[in-house]
Amino acid sequence: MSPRPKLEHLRKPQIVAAAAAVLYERGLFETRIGDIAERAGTSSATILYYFESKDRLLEEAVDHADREWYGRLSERLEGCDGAAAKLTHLIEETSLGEGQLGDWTLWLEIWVRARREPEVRTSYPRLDRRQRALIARIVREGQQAGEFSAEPDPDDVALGLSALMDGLGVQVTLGQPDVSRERMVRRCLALASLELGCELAPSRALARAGAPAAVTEHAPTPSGGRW
Amino acid sequence: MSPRPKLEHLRKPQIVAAAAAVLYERGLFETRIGDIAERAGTSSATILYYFESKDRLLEEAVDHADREWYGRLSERLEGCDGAAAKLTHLIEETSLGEGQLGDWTLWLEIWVRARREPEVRTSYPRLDRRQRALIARIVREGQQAGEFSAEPDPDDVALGLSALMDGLGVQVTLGQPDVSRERMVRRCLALASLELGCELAPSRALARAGAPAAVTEHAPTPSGGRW
Amino acid sequence: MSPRPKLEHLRKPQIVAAAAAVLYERGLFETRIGDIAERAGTSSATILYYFESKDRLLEEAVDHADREWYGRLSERLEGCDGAAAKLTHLIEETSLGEGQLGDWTLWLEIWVRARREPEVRTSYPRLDRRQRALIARIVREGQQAGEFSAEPDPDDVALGLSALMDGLGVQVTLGQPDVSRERMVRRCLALASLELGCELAPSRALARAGAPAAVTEHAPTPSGGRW
Amino acid sequence: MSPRPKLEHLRKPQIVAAAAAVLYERGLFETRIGDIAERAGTSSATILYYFESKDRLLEEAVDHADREWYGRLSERLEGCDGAAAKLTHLIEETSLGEGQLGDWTLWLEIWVRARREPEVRTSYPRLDRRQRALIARIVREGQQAGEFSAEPDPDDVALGLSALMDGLGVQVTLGQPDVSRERMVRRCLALASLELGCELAPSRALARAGAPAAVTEHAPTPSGGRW
DNA sequence: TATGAATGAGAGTTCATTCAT
DNA sequence: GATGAATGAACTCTCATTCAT
Repeated sequence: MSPRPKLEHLRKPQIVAAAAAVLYERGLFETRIGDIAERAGTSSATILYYFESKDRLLEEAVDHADREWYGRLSERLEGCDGAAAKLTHLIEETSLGEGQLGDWTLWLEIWVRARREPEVRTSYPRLDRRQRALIARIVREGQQAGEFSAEPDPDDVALGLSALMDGLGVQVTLGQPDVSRERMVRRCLALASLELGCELAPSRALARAGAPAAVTEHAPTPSGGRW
Repeated sequence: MSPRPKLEHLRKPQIVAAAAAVLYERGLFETRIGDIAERAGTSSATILYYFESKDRLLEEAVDHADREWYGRLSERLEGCDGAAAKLTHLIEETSLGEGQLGDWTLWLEIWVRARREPEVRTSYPRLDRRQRALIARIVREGQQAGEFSAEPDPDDVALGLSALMDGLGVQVTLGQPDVSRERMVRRCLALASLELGCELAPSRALARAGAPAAVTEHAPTPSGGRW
Repeated sequence: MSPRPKLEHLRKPQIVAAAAAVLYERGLFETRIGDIAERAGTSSATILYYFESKDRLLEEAVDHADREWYGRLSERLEGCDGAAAKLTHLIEETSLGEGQLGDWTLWLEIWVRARREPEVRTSYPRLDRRQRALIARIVREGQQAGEFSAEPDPDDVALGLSALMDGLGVQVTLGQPDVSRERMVRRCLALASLELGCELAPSRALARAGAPAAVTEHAPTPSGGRW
Repeated sequence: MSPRPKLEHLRKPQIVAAAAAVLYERGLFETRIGDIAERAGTSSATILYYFESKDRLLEEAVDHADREWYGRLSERLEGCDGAAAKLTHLIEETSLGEGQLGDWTLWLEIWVRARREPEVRTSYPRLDRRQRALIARIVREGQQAGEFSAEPDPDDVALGLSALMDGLGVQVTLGQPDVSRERMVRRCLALASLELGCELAPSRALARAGAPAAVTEHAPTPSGGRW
């Protein structure tokens, strides 16, 4: 028996949560150990006592954030009836979800980290595939139930839809004015419908925000305009 | 007039190019003024003689990189016959292109910057829309020529395809093992074909890289596995 | 004959004047060659072409400022009848004078410079004594004319009055709230009257600004309050 | 509580004292954090661990120096009998005092700082008034005891004497050859005597340093010599 | 004569990390 | 187990000055 109780299982998660929160707010670039310490109500030295380095902590923080994201998504998908309903819901939650669902901020940070740091790069695919696996499972389920066309490969559909959501999610997160969350939902539902041969309709009324702004080229490029 | 000729129009682009190169290699996070100076064959002080701050320089470097990206793409699209050929080519160049085409590294950096810094956020949409405008123009051309279905809104198609390429491009850039460049091309062509009601085939033979690796979930989530 | 006309006699004074102005505005500590160059409408390199170093320039600037100060004072003293009138006027101009008369800002800078830099220290006394010599001359004149008591040594009177004005001038310049310019005049006239045995009255109506604020100790000192 | 004892109450004063010493030696203009660190036997980083910035440290250093000055003066005044003795002593100590008493170096720095930096300007009056309050108290005491003429306002006397000492102190500190410390004492005693209607004599023999150097004008001013 | 270009030296400040307790 | 103290290393940015023209 140790003279003092092990607090590691209590302290570590607190710190990780604090780190994830700071990461979200300030970004990888601007996150200091001191900021995390302050948020966790402790000191830099304590942080480094539990985690051997800043990098190790951030790694865990990113993993934590991802689990939370995925967990929250799974949670909200419960109680849907049928694959079509599930897929519709997944798209809507991912696009419109409150909090950090529907927010690609942390994914941007993760990607940047993964691009540069070999260790993160190794662990990244694990994170990313969760969503694709989830979609693929739903597609398979729908195909077996006859809701979806049996033709397309579920992993291909998952990859496409996941990538589409990433691409649109980035635009939404960056506040691109002509990419609203509602437009994102519509685009995702439309493409999924086409691929799965099944009409996926929004489960809730979406604000129609008028016709999307025409996309025009603002600044001509040096080599531009040739065709 | 001047006792020494103005070199600003010569030196500035040199430095910007050096900055863009270092930015690409080391990332926003790890780019030091000194690195840029070394690459440009000069000193930090000289860099700051031409640019008022590191941030201002990076801003220009990012703009420069974007222009180059877009310029190179436009260049390679010349000489295509018909909208279908153009769109196919655009997808292939964007996905397979050498150098920094087909590489989302810099876009990741730009997105992260845009997410955090109001000034970049303001100028970002201008960058991003170039690609969408380009695609929309091709779609419109194809619809008028009867190559493509007249039904879908060109801007919607452009948004979807652009986002899909972004999402897939990130995976490719991060080296996700089951997302090859060829798979990216096939997914993009497939979705574009569906939307435009027209079979877009790869213009060159694509390595078939075997069956894609099965996507499986590695780490169970706390709340996972429920459905 | 030189192919170009010598502009030194034109440019140098311009630069010195610019330097003195910047010195006054920003202070010795915060004056950069670049600031002076900007004010003079030229470049740092040009400044250093005319003056071998920053220090040499500041030396001249300080001298320039002093000449101007003294010159302006002398100018305003013209046309006074009698030593008493002259002395009264001198006190009033020094205390109430507009522009940099009545402003000890530059003197503070000069003193600090003189304290630290041997070269300035050597040239400083020359500056300072001008005022004392002026006062002493007036006193002597008054004593010879019988206006003033013959007893006190004119140089002593000059030293005292000059020091008193310096001490009070500093307080006024620093904005000490209970040391108004009017109070400064009254104190100086009172002491001069006492020493010279002659009633010196303000030549113009002075705002009486109520009774001076009682001087009280704000923060007790550790060792304070003992007697 | 703490695993390591708080040293702030020990280290901070050490650093402040080091800063004050360096400030005195090198001046505001030439004081580097590194100099202070070296004097305190530590590193720049440590200095900034205890003080948030160089400016904040200098602020405290200046305050420290002032307290010390005033404290030392108060200390030396103890044990004087009667207001006249006290005032005489105060003048003598201020003028002749060893160490930084009788040295206006730091006051010059403080004044310059106060002139430029709003924060110092706010806190300055508190410093300055200590001396005036001290003098005023002595004068009041002397008037009540009948030692001094009841007529003049004690605050006026204090202001005048304090300013006179400042003005003369500056000259002494700058090494003006015809302003000796003894001459300073005599001038102050003489003016105080006149105002208070009471003969204040030096308490110790003062070197009579010969006749003061004749004050003559060295450099004619542009507009000079007119009267 | 006059100045743009360029820079070396160094400033203050930040921060992850180490260590004694 | 936990943390205050302390710091080395590195960073961005400043600025007087030199030099080629």
